[in-house]
Amino acid sequence: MQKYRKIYQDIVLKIMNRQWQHMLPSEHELSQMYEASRETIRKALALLSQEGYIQKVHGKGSLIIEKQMLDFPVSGIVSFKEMMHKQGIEATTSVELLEQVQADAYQADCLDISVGTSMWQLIRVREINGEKVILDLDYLNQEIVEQLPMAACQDSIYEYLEGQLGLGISFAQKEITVENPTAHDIQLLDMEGFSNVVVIRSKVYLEDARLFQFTESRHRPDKFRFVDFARRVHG
Amino acid sequence: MQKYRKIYQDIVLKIMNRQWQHMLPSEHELSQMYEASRETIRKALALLSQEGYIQKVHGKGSLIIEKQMLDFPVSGIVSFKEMMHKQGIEATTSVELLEQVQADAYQADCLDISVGTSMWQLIRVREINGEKVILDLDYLNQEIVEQLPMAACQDSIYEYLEGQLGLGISFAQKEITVENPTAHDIQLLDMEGFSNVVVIRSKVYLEDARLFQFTESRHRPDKFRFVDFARRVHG
DNA sequence: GAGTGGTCTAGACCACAGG
DNA sequence: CTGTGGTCTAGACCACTCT
Repeated sequence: MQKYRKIYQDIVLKIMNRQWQHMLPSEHELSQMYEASRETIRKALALLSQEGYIQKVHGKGSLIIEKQMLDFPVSGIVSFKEMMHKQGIEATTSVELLEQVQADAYQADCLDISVGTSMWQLIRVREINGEKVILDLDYLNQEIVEQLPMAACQDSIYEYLEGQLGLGISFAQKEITVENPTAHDIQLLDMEGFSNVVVIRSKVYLEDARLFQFTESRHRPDKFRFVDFARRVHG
Repeated sequence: MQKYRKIYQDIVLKIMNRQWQHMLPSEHELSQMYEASRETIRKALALLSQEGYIQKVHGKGSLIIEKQMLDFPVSGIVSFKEMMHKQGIEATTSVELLEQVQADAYQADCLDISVGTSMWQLIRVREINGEKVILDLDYLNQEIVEQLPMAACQDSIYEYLEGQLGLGISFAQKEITVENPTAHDIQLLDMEGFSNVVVIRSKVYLEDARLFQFTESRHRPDKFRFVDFARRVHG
């Protein structure tokens, strides 16, 4: 682990534990505390700022931002299992379909591959508190993910990809819209008369910038909440 | 303007103009081209990576990411006027209400102020292609924003705050949910039989970390689309 | 003026990719 | 092996805040 990451994690802990209440020590003090150069401290602080832990003020110091507790963050790239675990929510996943198919025109477009290329198609239903509220449709490039065991789909695909296959998941482009439910949604989800679904479509990339997954996640609207932290870009 | 920001902007231009197609020159070459140290180049590249323009690959170089065109990005902190201008969309804003009130319990909670403190209350309707599709409810802390002219509300509040008052807008915490329309929504928007609204609630902060604005932006679902770029956080 | 963060530099060493 | 990015350093100068 790099030095500035260790420092970052240690500072996060100290903020969480309220060891520092309103403000961090100065960069000069931190660089002495952690026996690191000021630039290294500043790398750690840049991370903290990016993640919304602190706000730096020129001439004053680094103010600690009170983070609101997050109920259902879709921000960032987090697997369903990781999210449920963080929130301490009881949830189960049932795999409706797992098969190897040749990409049709739409699927090929989603994964940036040629029509007819082999890919995995996966359909899963997420159940929270006994209600089926999320439908996940996944396509995975089989040139990158050769094997996809049923066990990984029921547990956590990302854990399998990162842990077993050693793939590094890096970034995603995602889009959120509100749409009418399809017959598929009505068949597989407990719609309870709701007349819309929230659809999150994501393209997920590896560290070498290869696109390996396309996901369409369809949520019953009452069970959807997205929380974000954003910084203003000037100029 | 700082050196690394100039370099960042110049590289963005070169990517947009397709002067560099798949990969950036190496950091060493860039540092010679721009007559800057490697660390300064790396600051510019860090910005590019953060904004989703490039993906750095150890030992190889910086790959250019094809950015999908954005239809309606709510990501980041962008004023309605800025967003419409970027997309080249015809839109008008009508101010339904602009008044100075004492905060009630709910409003005080939204703005982290005491009940009874003076604040601005603002209601605006956004019309796109002749349809009223967005309802914006704003509360602004009057201790920070003393005057709020009608002209600024019809044009762009952020332009007024940053340009006229010299306030620096820095970051926001936002939340997106899907809810049932209120009587207010039905009265002021062209709901066309849609049975849900998308609600974006934001707390917006200044560079000194003071909360100055709470916004509730209510969208007709067919006119809503959120596009995001996210990086995976490991550990 | 003293203390703070913001920027920039030149150089060093390491880890990874590819021929 | 060479070239690439990733990390870390020590020092310099500037701009801002507060007293």
